[in-house]
Amino acid sequence: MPELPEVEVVRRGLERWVAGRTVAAVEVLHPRAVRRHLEGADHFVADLTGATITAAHRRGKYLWLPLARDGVATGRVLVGHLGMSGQLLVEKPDEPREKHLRARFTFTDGGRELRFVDQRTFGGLATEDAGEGGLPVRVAHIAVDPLADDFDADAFAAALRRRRTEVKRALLDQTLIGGVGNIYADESLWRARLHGARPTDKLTRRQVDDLLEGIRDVLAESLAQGGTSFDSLYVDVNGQSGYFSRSLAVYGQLDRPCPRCGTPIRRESFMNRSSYSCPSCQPRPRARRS
DNA sequence: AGCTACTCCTGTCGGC
DNA sequence: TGCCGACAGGAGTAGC
Repeated sequence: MPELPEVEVVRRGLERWVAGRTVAAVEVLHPRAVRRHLEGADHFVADLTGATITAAHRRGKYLWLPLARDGVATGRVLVGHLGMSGQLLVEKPDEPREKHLRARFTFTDGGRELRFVDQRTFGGLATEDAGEGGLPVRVAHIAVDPLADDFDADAFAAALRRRRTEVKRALLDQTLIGGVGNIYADESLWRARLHGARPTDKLTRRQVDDLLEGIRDVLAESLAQGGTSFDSLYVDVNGQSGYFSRSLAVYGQLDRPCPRCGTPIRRESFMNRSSYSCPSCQPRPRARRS
């Protein structure tokens, strides 16, 4: 559920509240939380106990925290993905346990603990070797996200137009562009006045540039407001919600007027989820001839 | 190889 | 009330 801005908000919280601290103990309360750690929960716990978290990184919707022992990097990293409903919370040890608490980390300084809470258990944690340039292997397939310094707009435009699929599918493909999910895909398509079913190989370079500008703007604006949250599921490490939901033009705005032209926003089913768009600004493409 | 559909979960909401 | 289906911000994977 959380997309790039929401995950970046969490990363900043981890950097501020967790980096530099040494893990005293780890408790895994639900096996699914570490299901992608193939060596098992005990190995996961042993890998982290006594390790110092040195930083907090993000690519797309993945987070990873490098580990050190005795001041020396171990070459291992803690990788996390929030999935649809995951939260990483920094809380006082005496706070009551959340209903969906899946793992908790205490620290040698006796201060606030780190909790992984995840209602739907689509998210997860694992440790692994830091790969090339410190990038974990399980994150390596994720494309550089559009807010990163090394994002290559020309390469993105070329790769997008090489695809033979619909533009919204492409935006949700994390190997093509990192960090965009259902909300920000719809919002950026609206900004670029494109219907999500437009074929990628028919987009002009100008349209791709408009789309990219829409993506960058909407992600940056959302991040500046602390991300989007409709309810208490999407929060920073202190449990606080962002405010960008007030600024959404189309997502979740069925029958409300398009902020640009006033036409009521429509909802369509797409890839088994909802897509919102303006029928006037974003006309559906004619069926592709095969 | 590239693309699509399915699947993993829990909770909430609206209709009957 | 309660039961049932639809839906929720993701992504790995099997299969075509």
